[in-house]
Amino acid sequence: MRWSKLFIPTLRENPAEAEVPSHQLLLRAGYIRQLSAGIYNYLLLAQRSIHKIMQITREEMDAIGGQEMYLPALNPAELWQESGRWDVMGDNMFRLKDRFQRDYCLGMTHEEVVTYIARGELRSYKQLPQIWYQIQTKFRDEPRPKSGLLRVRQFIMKDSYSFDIDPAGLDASYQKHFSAYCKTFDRCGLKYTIVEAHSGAMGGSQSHEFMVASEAGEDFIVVNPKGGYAANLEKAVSRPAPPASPDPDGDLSPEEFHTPGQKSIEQVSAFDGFPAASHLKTLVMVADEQPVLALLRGDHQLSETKFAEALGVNHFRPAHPAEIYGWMGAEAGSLGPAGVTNMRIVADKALEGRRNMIAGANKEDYHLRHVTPGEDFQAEFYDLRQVAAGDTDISTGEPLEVIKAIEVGHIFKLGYKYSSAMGLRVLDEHGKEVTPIMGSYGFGMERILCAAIELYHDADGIIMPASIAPFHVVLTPVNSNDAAQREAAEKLYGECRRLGLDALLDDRDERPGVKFKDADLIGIPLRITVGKKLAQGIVELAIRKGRRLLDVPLAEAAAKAKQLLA
RNA sequence: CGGGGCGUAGCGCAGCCUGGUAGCGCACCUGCCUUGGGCGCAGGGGGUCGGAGGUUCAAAUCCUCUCGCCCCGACCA
Repeated sequence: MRWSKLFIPTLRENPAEAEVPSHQLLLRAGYIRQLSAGIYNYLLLAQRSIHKIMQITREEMDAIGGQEMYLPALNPAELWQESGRWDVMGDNMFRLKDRFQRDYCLGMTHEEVVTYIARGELRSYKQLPQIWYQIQTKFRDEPRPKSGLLRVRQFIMKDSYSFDIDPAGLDASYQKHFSAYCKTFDRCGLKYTIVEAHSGAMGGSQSHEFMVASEAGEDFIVVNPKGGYAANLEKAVSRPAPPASPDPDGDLSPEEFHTPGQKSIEQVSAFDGFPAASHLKTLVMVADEQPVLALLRGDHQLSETKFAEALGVNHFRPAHPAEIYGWMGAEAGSLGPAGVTNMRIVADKALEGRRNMIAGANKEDYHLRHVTPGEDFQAEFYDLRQVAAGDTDISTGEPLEVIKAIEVGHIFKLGYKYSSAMGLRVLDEHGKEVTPIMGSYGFGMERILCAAIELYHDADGIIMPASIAPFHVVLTPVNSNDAAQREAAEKLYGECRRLGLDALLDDRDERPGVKFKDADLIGIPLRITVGKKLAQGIVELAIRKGRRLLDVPLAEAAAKAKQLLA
């Protein structure tokens, strides 16, 4: 394509609203423009990159027997009421009414739709397994769209669904997706970590996320850098670092001491001279309308996911100050478990075996020393603690790291949630009716694009992996008034295209600096500069990644470019 | 939904506190010039100051309401 005819609105300056690198660069490089919060126009460059990601996706999905479909974004409410998600999804789902006041929604995913199709048509185990996929626009009314294309309200997702006759079949479908995802992300040039994940509101058992380490990410993952363990922070387990100082020995009884104005663990710890780990953190939660006391070591954080899982509840919240006072007789800051009998008490396992700790006295401005779990209060012990840097691997004892990451893909075993709720049955080989088991696997096109940019950029712009770059190579005549340079660039352009490269001819009447800056900014992997060395039959091949320069004979330049891109 | 910030030319911003001519840089248009890293000179076009209401002789500026966007948190397949 000829640059002079294209709409590539690059910006010299960073738009003020953009914070993360991928957002700044997508705007500056003219890939996207915003329409509304979390809603973007994908201009030529973004569209071309996304098409390439889609193509790779199709190839890898087709390779595992996936069948591409196109399903409606506009869904009738009944479908979602059947699965129960009409209510579960709450405000995250875009809802609308048609002219007859019937309820509809814009699909967030398509479990309901594929299950609807399946139950109407699948009759026999002989038709299984099936893997159906779609690459389509999905809608989520995010409470806070942010970070450019990373968290948006409308996005393009590849979603696939598997139907198998039994769990062994699901294992196979899951494994196929696992490897197809690896191939897809590899081909898109991403560096990623696969972590065990929490399956969340989707239900189901096994689940993995594909995470790209990035400061722009919104998830935290726990990894053993030596390899092996990797998990989403929500689900990660670890051996906690030992308490900073040993517990006092002896069978001591709780003893009040005055702590005027000392509320937080940090304050109390500074006041009494014992490290945070020698204190008990006492949180009052309300889980399914019931008060629950959650206890942690002073330097630990509550994992909300683990807490909900341990209690088997869906909804919980911190108690309001008035509730706390009513139940505990004291305000947050002076709370402790000793003497509490009017609510369930759950304690993190790191507290098992500890002795003579410091806790609030449930009396303003007083704490208790020598509080011992199991003696001075009874509790149910669960893993409730969020893993922290400094903890160690449960199996190897090696130190773990907590890393911020972008979730680019998620696969999970759904189980029977939808097939069962929506009445999908087939006959097995004995003529008996059975419910197929399902899997669900998704990733977002935009997330891959963003993750690539987050991973690969420098002060000059994007360094796009060749496989998903909007163009492979740009032909840049240095002096647009020089007919020989123009002609040579034109000739190279034709040759590159004949070799199957996505070539861009920078035929704009611009100064060389402008052309170079733009090419760098939008991240074209290769640039062939036709300049003064043309007199010697030489052109220059500039490799965006690593900024290498090669002088090559004009006649060989296109072939060399193709070779470099392979 | 809680907290914070910002809406002035296409982009980045100043002006607002202390009311009185709407400004700067980049971009854009014309001409000349220049051609290996956002070149130079000259001329030029472009603004409901987010919107509504109010105070005032007079509002970008003060007051009230409202809409939008961004950031932090909550939330999140």
